[in-house]
Amino acid sequence: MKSKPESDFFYMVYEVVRLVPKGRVTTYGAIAKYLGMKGSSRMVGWAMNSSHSHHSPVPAHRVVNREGLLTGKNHFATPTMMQELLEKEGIKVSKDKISNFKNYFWDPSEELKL
DNA sequence: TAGCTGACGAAAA
DNA sequence: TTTTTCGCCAGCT
Repeated sequence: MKSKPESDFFYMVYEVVRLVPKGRVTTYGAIAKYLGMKGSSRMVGWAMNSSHSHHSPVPAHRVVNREGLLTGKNHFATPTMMQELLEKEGIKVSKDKISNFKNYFWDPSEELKL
């Protein structure tokens, strides 16, 4: 297996993010871990940054860091859009941080578990 | 071409 | 316990 379409690390990240159910959030580390590169949590965030290079919309607002902080909000159309989107899904966000983050946390390795 | 940055995370001190 | 440093890999200048 080499150079498979699914091999696209970024593409895989987008797929997982899209699989995140509405009203739930995941973390970069969880996605990285699910992809088998827990140590490369940074690449997951990079994938989001490069999401603009792809034609598929990626709900990056459902992806937050390990603390539940909307670290990537700054990369959205507006720094407040991310929080608005999360609140719209029923997630309480306070000071750019998700309340009861653990309650909303959605781990692909646990839910999608192959 | 080579080097730096970058939406994080975990381990070590 | 908290703070600091290193590691990850790919994209961009």
